[in-house]
Amino acid sequence: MNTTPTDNLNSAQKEAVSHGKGPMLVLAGAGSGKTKIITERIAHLVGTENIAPRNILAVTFTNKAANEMKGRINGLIGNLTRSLWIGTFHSVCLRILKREITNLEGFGRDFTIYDDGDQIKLIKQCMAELDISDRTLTPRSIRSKIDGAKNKGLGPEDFKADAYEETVSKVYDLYEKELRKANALDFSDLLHITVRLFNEKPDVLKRYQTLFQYILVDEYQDTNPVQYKIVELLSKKHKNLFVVGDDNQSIYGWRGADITNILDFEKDFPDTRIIKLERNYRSTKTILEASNKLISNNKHRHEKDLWSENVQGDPISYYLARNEKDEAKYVGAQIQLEAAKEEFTYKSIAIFYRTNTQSRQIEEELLYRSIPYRIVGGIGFYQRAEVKDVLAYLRVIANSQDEMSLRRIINVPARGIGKGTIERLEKIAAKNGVLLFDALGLSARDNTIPKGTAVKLERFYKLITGLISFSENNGIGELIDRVLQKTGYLDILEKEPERRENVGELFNIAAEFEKEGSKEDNPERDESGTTELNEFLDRVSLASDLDTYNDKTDQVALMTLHSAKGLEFPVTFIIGIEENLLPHFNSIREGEIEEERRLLYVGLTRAKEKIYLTSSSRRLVFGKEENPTPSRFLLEIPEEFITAQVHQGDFNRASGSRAKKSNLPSKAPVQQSSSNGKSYKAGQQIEHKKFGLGTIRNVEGSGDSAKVTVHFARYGTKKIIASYLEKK
DNA sequence: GGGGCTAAGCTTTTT
DNA sequence: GCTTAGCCCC
Repeated sequence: MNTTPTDNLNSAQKEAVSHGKGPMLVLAGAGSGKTKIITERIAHLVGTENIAPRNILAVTFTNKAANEMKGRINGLIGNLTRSLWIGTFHSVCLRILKREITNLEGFGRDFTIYDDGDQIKLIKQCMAELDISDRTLTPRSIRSKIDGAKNKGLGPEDFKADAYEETVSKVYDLYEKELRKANALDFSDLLHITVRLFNEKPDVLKRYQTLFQYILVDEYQDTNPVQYKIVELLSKKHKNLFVVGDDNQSIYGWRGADITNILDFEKDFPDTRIIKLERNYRSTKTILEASNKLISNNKHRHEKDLWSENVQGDPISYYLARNEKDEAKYVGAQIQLEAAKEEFTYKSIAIFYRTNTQSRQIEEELLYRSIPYRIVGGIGFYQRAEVKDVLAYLRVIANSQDEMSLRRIINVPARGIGKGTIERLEKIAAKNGVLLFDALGLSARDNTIPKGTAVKLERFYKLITGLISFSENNGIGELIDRVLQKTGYLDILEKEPERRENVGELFNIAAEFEKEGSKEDNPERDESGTTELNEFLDRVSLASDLDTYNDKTDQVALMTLHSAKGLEFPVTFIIGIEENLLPHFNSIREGEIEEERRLLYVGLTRAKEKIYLTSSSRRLVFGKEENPTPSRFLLEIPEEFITAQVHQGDFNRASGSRAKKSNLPSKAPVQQSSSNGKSYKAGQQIEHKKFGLGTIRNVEGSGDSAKVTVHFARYGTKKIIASYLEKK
């Protein structure tokens, strides 16, 4: 424990790790040892400065990062790690709220956490109740308004500028009331209510200010205003705030992240020391130089240039595919080539894309070639209907106020309680001033309910209350078993093996959780007085598919560029480098090109040795054929770092997806034959003095006088005489 | 009340 | 092209 682990650090890293008191901003470029800095610093604080682990708070961006960090720190300081506060903003706030939320009026301790889906459903319900059927106001758009407001600490009363805002305000207001009634918090509430707690209860704030002597924040560039507020409040007493980030990797602006948090850090926190980590240990020189050039097109950033002493490495490969199928084929073929090499295995390879839908074609191809793969993120395990159903039962058992979950399961499996009956139940609840769940118990004595239906309701009510008492004396695994049997859900699963497997997996997760909980005495549960079931549901609510990703099994990893942040792979593919996809259509429209550029930057800098980029000349968007052009970002990567290969062949013929080698920046394809060595074919990359790089769509005639239809990345489609074109 | 069909909307990214 | 929500018929 007393080992000084600074031997393997460079001087800038050492300076950061052993920084004393006061605020510090570490601008850590990609691959510069960011995680290492934080883990070593925590070990340093505990081991050398003798700070008690419980007085250290470390905030990460994902649960996975938190777990990884715990693992690494554990290797340095052993089981002292257990009492550190490490987690995402959401999980740390949850932990605080579990202990303290009862200090706020109207909040109960065993609250349920509503995820995105629950949120949308509740908003819809509120809109229906308020009779809002405006086409321009979708539940989604209202959700983003509400989330945005909570991220900035605004309430319903802050929307009154115009009629539109008035409507948002009404929905927001009712939505909040419904949440309180259900004893539920949404994702944003976890942060928002924590700030409210700190503002309204100074003594509570003071306790945590005193507790957290040292605060460390990873991925600081992606913090939003509430998160900033939390950090600001908590660090006010000791002022030992240590943040690490890279403004070039800020990619969560759409979720309210404010890049000025990192750009203005030294203004916000006086006497800040700044350290730049610019030496990259991950990538080849080629990859770094290409990435540097790309990102230098952004205006809003700290000046920072990564350098490396690694080898120059291979050029980046670019392939222009004929269509998505061809793109996938190319990726599959290259993976087989790479994986055949001695130095690489499947797990050293990753495929990144901008949108989740892009994984489909790739999946098909990998299946066809029997290449093992794993999709990280996307429609996750916890999103599956059967998993949500079982969890909804558990949630109702843990918190019978949770109306959203009750509505979900009241007729699953079908037990004759339909829409009409639920409406009558609502009336009973309103009339008696009780919750929907309690109305179930009153239904037998209510004359608005037909006798037969009342029996069904009574039976369901008894079922749940029976399960509630069962849960008091039994573990979660047993409870899940019991739920499946007593509710008849097992019969649904009988016929669907895939669903059965998923529920089985949930059972395993519960068993694992119980084992973990019993292994160590659990101080947290005692302090907050929560139950094991509640704790399990909390954990599950914050869990994401990304967390379970590990690189132990030999599989190719598929994920979005967003999910790729923080990871590294020897070989990476980034597909769909096209206008309207990367940069994405919506971002172009909203003028958020810089964030899109950072997204590609994140993707490029994940690679250690080899990068493959692809774009396609055809793509199905919403089931319609589009002819995308290569991304403008491609032109920002200097030609010297790229070897391009363009699919050659008839665009209209389905077969024969042969590809010929060519050099995008320099040489003409060898195979071409023409009087002057200049013949053109659809699909080819060319360059025009004024319009820049483009792709040939169509050729009429031959030789220099041919009329060529070209699609340019920046100027759209033009018809041009061949002699004005340069073959690339 | 339940099940099956059609139409509309959808996809940016996630704690 | 795929999924969900709402409608209609049994």
